[in-house]
Amino acid sequence: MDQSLLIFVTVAKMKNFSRAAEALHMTQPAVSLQIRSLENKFGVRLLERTHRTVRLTQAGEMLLAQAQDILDRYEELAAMMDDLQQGEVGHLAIGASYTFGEYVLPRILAKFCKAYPRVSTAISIENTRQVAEGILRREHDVGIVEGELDHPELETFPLFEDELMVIVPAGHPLACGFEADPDELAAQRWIVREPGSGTREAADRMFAATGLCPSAVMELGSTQIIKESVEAGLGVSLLSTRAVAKEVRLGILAMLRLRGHRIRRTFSAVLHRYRYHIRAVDHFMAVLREESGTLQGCGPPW
Amino acid sequence: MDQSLLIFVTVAKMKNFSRAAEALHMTQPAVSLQIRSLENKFGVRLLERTHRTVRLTQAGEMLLAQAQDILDRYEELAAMMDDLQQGEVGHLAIGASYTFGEYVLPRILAKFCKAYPRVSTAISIENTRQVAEGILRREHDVGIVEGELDHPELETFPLFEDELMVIVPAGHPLACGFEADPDELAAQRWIVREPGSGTREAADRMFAATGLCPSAVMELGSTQIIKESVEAGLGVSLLSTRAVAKEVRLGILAMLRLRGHRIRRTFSAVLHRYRYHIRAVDHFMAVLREESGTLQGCGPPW
DNA sequence: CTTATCATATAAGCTAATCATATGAAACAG
DNA sequence: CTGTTTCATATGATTAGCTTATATGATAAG
Repeated sequence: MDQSLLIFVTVAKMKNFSRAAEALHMTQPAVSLQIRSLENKFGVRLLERTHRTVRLTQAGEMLLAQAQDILDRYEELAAMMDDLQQGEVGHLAIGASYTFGEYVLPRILAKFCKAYPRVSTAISIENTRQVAEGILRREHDVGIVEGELDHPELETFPLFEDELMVIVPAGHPLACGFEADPDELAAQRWIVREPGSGTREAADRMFAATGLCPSAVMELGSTQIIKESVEAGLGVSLLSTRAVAKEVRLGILAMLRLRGHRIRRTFSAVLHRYRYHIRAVDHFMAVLREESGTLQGCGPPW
Repeated sequence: MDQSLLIFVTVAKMKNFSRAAEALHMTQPAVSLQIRSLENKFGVRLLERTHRTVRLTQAGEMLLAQAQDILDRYEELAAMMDDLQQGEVGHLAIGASYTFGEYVLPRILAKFCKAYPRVSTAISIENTRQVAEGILRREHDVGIVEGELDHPELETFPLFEDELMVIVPAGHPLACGFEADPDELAAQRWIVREPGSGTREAADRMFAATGLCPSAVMELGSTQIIKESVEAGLGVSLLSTRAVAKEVRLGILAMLRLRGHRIRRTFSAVLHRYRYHIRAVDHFMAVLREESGTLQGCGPPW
């Protein structure tokens, strides 16, 4: 901050060097020197020191207006930086995987936005791989993905577990039970997500683990489309229980475990390991962790 | 000026500490220190120093915008002060006596305004006494009065001489000659200005000097009204030759010398002796003096 | 006319901020 | 592995800015 302007403005307001000095917690000669150095710098008289009062010259009047303005902007700047330092303000670019972004994030985000209304947010819903790339490219401040990422520049923070189950339409022959045998499932038409998706990866792992080799596979790029398609009887799928909670409650879809298997994965927050992040990121992470606790036990309704 | 902001902005633009230092004619460590002190002051990282390039953090972006703005305002301020220092800009409150203000000042002012278009002016037309008071009260920067003022806080600069002559209407018996005898004038109805006016003072001095004691005297508060009144045959008056030049050329009024007398007075510029005055005042005084030379010889047309 | 009082200016010495020089450390490129 | 680039750190020097002490100047009071 430019001290001399503040000193000048104070003197101009108080019309008295000594009292201005007092207000500024300095001595009167220091004020005199500062004023004079300003006058010398601009080559203009700023104050007319007549006996017992100080009067502004025309130059002084002009300087006062401008100096006030500049000092106000310093105030503003300091407030801005302080807010930012406290994480009360800023912009958070969040990259989230489909399942988390569409079915979990909204409620977490609502909490965060309520607590930090002056932090603006931008959500990108992408698959796991894209989120990781976005963070490495510094397009996102935080990411949330399924599973852990193994990259030296990325740091992952496991949040909570998610279970995936086989989804079938309400009237389906398998819909009556809680579990299904692999060979029962092999005969189904399968619907899966695109490669790069965490949900797809989970499906692939399940197929590999059980030796399942479904005859018919359809690939769709969004969880919502898959749900609608399963409802419409186009096939069965493996989805996060969180993604189909509503449909199950409504009796539109049913979910089954694969006998002898529990297909689980962990949602993790991801940060760039070396990049400086603003304080608001810490606050967001705190809200994430806090909400993870309440979501921990969320599983199938039985 | 706040050096650290300038340094930050330079680094932010160049994205390189060393080159910024070069541009600012300082060494690289000095730049590093300044940036760090800014970061400490705000408690926020401003620049991410990755190898071979410098990237702005969010705080840095915000600071950059605000700092740019503040620096621009400093520029503006410096330019303003410089203009003022050079007398190119400012405001000039001019107090002028009636005769000078109405009949001489306009052309001088035109010259001045052409030379210094960014200096604004305010003209107060008052009588000599009021001009002096206005300057003492610091309401005027410059005054122009008739005669010299004797006040310790006022400094007068004689400009040029002015002659006053007796004004009669065109058809008047005295209008045929160039001179008039005091006793011829004593019989006339006289019109004079109000007390406090330099023109009135000149008339009073003439009456005293010649022993003239006019029987009928009318007092009017403006030269223009007096001219119109003389034209209308209401009486005769004593006015500056400059105030009636047009009317004489048109043959509407005639002017006469009082035999054996030349009634002269000097127009003077007046400044407050102790008050600081802006540079534009000097320029105005220069124009005044310059124009005074060309006006010096202006007298009656014979 | 002298003295007291108030307000700013000046002088001298000290402190602390700021700078430059020299050097170190990290990250690449060849 | 070595040279180069670039920022960080350490240290001594410079200087700007502050304080204390005192002067000056203008008015008010005795």
